[in-house]
Amino acid sequence: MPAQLLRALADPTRRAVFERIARAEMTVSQVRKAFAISQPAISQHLAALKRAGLVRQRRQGRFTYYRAEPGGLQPLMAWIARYRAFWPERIAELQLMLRELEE
Amino acid sequence: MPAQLLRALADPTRRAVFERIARAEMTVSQVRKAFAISQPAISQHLAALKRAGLVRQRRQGRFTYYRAEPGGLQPLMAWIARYRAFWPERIAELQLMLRELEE
DNA sequence: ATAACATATAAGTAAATGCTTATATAAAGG
DNA sequence: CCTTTATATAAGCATTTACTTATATGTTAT
Repeated sequence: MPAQLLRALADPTRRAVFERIARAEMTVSQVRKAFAISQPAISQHLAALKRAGLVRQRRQGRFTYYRAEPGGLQPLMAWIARYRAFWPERIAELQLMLRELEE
Repeated sequence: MPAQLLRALADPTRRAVFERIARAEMTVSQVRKAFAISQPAISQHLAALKRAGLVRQRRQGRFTYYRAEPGGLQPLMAWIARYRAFWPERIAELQLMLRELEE
């Protein structure tokens, strides 16, 4: 039941914030530079992502470093997986992806 | 970029509607019985699911049968998969799930 | 034909949401 | 100290959203 998770990911800006800090740990100000919205807006998005378990935060002096916690996507992955039985033709594809990753 | 998809899934009621018709094809009225909301509300949820590619509809006389299209989840699956590189400890788990399915 | 039924669409509304500006909190530097 | 910098929180606002009731559309049955 990934309720809060899906709501967190539903907003495009918030999703973009997540994608950004997934590439590299960043401070709030650094995230802000990538977007055309105010610092509070960024902080609010980060708070929402944190509540959803998608983000971790680390305080260092007056800076707060945020990094993505992709493991927070796991409940969503599991939810989707419940439907994999209905689309067997996709499974080969998925397995292929996994195999590629292993190399 | 599963924008419409994630917005469609973000609402708990709509997600429950999807889950319901994933179990079996149903008419609008049959879906309605499972929820404490009006028929128009159900129709609106179904329309949203359809726009997201999560649902198919088949007209038969005055009935409209809806069934889930779990393949519509694929873009979301693919989006999540982009982050699998960051959580290698989950992969074994996922592979296990897939193997179980094969049996 | 007309009534009953199944669904969709329209219009209105209350609540949620994503932003803003203003302010609080806290750390660092002069 | 006092100012600057980094972030969070508060309050307000406009838009979106998930519902409602009312109505339109289309189909079956009498």
